[in-house]
Amino acid sequence: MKEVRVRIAPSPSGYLHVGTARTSIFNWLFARHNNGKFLVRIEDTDTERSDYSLVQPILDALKWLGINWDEDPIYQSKRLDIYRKYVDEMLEKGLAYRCFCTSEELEEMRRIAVEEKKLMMYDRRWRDRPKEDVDAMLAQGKPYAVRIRIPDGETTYHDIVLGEITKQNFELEDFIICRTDGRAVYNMAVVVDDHEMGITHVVRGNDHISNTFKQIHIYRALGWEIPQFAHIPLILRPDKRKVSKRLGDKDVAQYGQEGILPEAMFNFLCLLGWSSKDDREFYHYNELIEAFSLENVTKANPIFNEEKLEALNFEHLRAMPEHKIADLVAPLIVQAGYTTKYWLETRWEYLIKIIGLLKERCRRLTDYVVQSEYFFHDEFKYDPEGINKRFKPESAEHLELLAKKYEMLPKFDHDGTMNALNAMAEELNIGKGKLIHPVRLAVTGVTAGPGLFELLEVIGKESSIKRMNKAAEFIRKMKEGGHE
RNA sequence: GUCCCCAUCGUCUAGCCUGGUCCAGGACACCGCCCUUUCACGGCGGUAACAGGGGUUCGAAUCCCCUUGGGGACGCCA
Repeated sequence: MKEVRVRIAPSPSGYLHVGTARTSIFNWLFARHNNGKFLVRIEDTDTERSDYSLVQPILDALKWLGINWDEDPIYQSKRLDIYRKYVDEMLEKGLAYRCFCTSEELEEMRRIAVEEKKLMMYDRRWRDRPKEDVDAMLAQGKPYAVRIRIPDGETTYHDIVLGEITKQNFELEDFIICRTDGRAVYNMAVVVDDHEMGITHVVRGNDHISNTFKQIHIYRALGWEIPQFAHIPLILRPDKRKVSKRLGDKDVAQYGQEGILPEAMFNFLCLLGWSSKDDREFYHYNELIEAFSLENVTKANPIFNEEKLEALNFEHLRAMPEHKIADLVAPLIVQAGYTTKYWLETRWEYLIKIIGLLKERCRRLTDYVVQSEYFFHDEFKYDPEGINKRFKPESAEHLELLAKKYEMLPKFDHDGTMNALNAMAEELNIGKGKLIHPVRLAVTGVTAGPGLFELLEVIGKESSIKRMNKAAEFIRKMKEGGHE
């Protein structure tokens, strides 16, 4: 069997949005599953809109997702001569013809079409002109575009995901394959490249179905083998419009900035329009390569739901060893200004412990940052609501008393701190919650977080006691302030 | 408007091809309860869908037709 070769063809007119990312994922998975090749082609024939500074970010986003390619990316702008060669071939063989219509003429046709509420369709006015007319225009040096000669009849192809699709040829106009300035147009370039690159399967969004028929006509004209097509459903935004750069949809890499793991993004995007048919949803890369097939691609357009992405991210995060999370979180901690890189590197075990404590409550990498500040320094503010709820007048005394008991503790660990606190609650004949909550607020500044005693153990004796006394002082001042 | 595609819980989906095992299964979200010093995790339970109408058939989520709804394409853009 022929080696599978697929490609992704982004145009450098923006970043990589989730739609293109998902198309890349399906192509890549299909290639890897079949031990084939995955290629990248930059579609930059539109010189006005192409911006080369945007190529690298697109490639970087693919890499971030975990997608690699097997041959150097191909740039269409460097292949213009090749396209022209085939345009000429079609011209010579009479499969295409020169159209000398001016833009004004076309404008007029369009105007009339709109007026008559009809589809604008080129009227083929140059399709069968006598050779003398054409030669005369040529002799005058008149500019022309090249149009394909669409035959009569209908065209049917078998789509791997959609099945048989048929279109009447008369629904298609004799579309332009080469511009007045001699540059081939998108559909022409795509066919030539896919043919020359040996592409066996074209996997792309279903917004390309109409292009497929145009491209099939070019394949047939040139007598080339037609690849298999698979049109995958389009990812829709929550408002049901297709995702696009114009509508300001996020760059995939942006999700990385927001604490999403690439493997979670990959996993999630893969589930948008594909299912393994069992109830499984959580996959690592290799498992996806193993399980993926185009036959299981769904037909209906799915809506992108960030909540589910986050849930899946949580699962991936929890499946990840703590030292790996630490590698990813450390730079974010430094970036947040909590501490320095050096400080962290010399206290790596401490970081690992923090991650262990926070693991069950961080859905994104960024959650580790917002939830961990108090592990790195004492200068935090107390949550205002927490103050109201947990810092009672008597709490100052309690905190000081407990701090003293903690001072005496031979072993400042989970059990030690817990037993001391429980004992004190019993002595004072109060519920232990009356102590636990203020201590938590004193030590962390917030009311929610890991269990208090493992928290104390990790933060350590010195710092914990210091924070408790500081909070006691704070409460006293607050009380005085209240009396004035 | 024309053409093409699609149609199961709010969302992602399984089931549809090869009708009965489906008063439709899973996941996210939501709501309860349990666990618990908080927040989470976890456990248990719950609300929630075959778009509508016609056929075909003993029997239809599954097959056919129509309607409706949604999406996409209609460029000398890609």
